[in-house]
Amino acid sequence: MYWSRLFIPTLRENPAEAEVVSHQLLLRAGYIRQLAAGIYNYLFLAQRSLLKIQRIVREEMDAMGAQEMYLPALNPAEVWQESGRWSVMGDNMFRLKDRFGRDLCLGMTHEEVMTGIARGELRSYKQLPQIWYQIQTKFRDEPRPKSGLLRVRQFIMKDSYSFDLTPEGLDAAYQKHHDAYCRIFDRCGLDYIAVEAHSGAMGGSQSHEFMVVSDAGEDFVAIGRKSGYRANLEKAVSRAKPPAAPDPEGDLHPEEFHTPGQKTIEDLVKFTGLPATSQMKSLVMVADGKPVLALLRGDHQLSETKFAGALGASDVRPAHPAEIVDWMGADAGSLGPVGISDKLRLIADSALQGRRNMICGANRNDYHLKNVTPGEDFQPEYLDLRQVEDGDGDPLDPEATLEVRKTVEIGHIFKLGYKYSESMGLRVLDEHGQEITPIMGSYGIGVERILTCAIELFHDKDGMALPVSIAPFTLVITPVNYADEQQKAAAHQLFDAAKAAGLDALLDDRDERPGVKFKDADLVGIPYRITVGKKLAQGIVEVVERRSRASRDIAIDDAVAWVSAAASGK
RNA sequence: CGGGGCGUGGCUCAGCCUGGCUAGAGCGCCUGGUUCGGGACCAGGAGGUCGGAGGUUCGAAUCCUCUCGCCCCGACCA
Repeated sequence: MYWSRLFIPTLRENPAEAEVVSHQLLLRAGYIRQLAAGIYNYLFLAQRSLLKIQRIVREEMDAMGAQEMYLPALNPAEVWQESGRWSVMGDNMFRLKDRFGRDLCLGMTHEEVMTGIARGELRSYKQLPQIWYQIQTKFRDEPRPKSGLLRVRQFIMKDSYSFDLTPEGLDAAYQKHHDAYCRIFDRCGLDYIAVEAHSGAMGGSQSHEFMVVSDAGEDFVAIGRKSGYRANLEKAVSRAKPPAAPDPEGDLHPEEFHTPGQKTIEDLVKFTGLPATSQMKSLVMVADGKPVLALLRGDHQLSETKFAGALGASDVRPAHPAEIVDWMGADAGSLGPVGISDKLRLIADSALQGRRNMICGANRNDYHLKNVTPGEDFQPEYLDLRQVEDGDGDPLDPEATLEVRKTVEIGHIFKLGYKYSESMGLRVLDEHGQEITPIMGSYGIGVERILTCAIELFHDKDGMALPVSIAPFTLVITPVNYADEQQKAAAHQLFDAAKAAGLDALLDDRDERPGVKFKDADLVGIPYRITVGKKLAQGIVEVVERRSRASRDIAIDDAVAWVSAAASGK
């Protein structure tokens, strides 16, 4: 294609609304324009790149035997009411009414519709297993769209659904997806990790998220570099860092002391001169309506997900100030576990087990206790409650530590179990003529997020440095001066050769100064550039690799072959 | 939903506090010319309901009220 004929509206300056790098570059390089918050026009370059990504996804899904379908984005309420998610989804779902007042919504995902198809058509065990997928636009009424294409209200998702007779069958489908996802992300040139994830409201037994480490992300993941440990922070476990100061020896008894105005752990550290690890943090929580006192080491944070999971509670919240006074007899800031076990259930994070003579609130405003020993002065249940922190011990390797990193989720695979097949009444007959409920899995990939993460991962001050597999073009041919007849002829010769070699090539035939053309090529992120310039007289052109900036002089007749080889090697 | 910020040519922004001429700059765009290896130069030119509505005033981009939109932090996030 000829650059002069294309619509590639590059910007010299960063638009003010963009904060994260991928957002800035997508706008500057002319890939996207915003239509509304979380809703974007995908212009020519973005569409080209997204189509390449979708093609890779499609090839790998087809290779594993999955069948592509195309399903309605507009769904009747009934389907979602049947699974119960019409109400569960709340404000996250776009809803509308048709002219007769019937409720409709825009699909956020397609478990219901897929299960509906299966229920209507699958009759016999002989038809299973099945894996069905779609690559389509999904809608989600995000409370806060942000970061360009990272969190949006309309996006393209590949999602697939597996139907199996047995849990073993589901395991196989799950594994197939795991492997296919690795191939997809490898082919897209991403550095990613697969982590164990919390199944969340989807239910189900097992789940992995595919994550790209990036500061633009929103999810935290704990990573053990040596051991290979990988887990979503909601699920991650660790060995706590050792206390910063040894516990006082001896069989001491709790002793009240006056602590006027000392409310936070930080206050107490200063006031007592003892580190946060010697303090005990007391959090009054309400789990399914019942009061619970959660105890943590002073430097640790409560993981509400773990807390809810440990108690088997579905609704968890911090207590209101009035409830705290009512139950504890003091305000937050002077709370502790001693003498209140008849009123609240006491649970303590496992890092407190075996500790002695610590400091905690006295349940009397402006007083604290010292010499409090868990297991002696109060009897808690020990559970894993704390959020893993960067630098905590790796649970798989006593020598190693964990890193906690921000990540972007690009894929998620779930063992759904029987949730949808059961609630929607999907059954087939087994070989004995008995009705049996198939077991399901669901598997998603965020298509735009692959592009976004690639940009986050591969960019420099001049622009994107996209992997060949997903770049909108593989090669740009840049005559320094297109008005020069020799250069023009040579550029066209190269362009024809590139086309003949099957390369996705672009000819920058614009009447622009070379600097402009170089800057634009760098910004847009085309992996290879052939510059036709002053050395043409010697039959030489220059080949530049965008990612490394490496450039080399090559005889004009060899240039395309060189790029071809280099590009296919990536 | 709570907190903060911002809306002025296509883009980045100044002007607003302290109201007063035809509302400015840089970049981009158009025309002509000179240029041509990392976002050129000269000359000329087009382009703006100052987000919207209402109000105060002789007079509003500027002050007041309401409203819409966008961005960021938090809450939320199969």
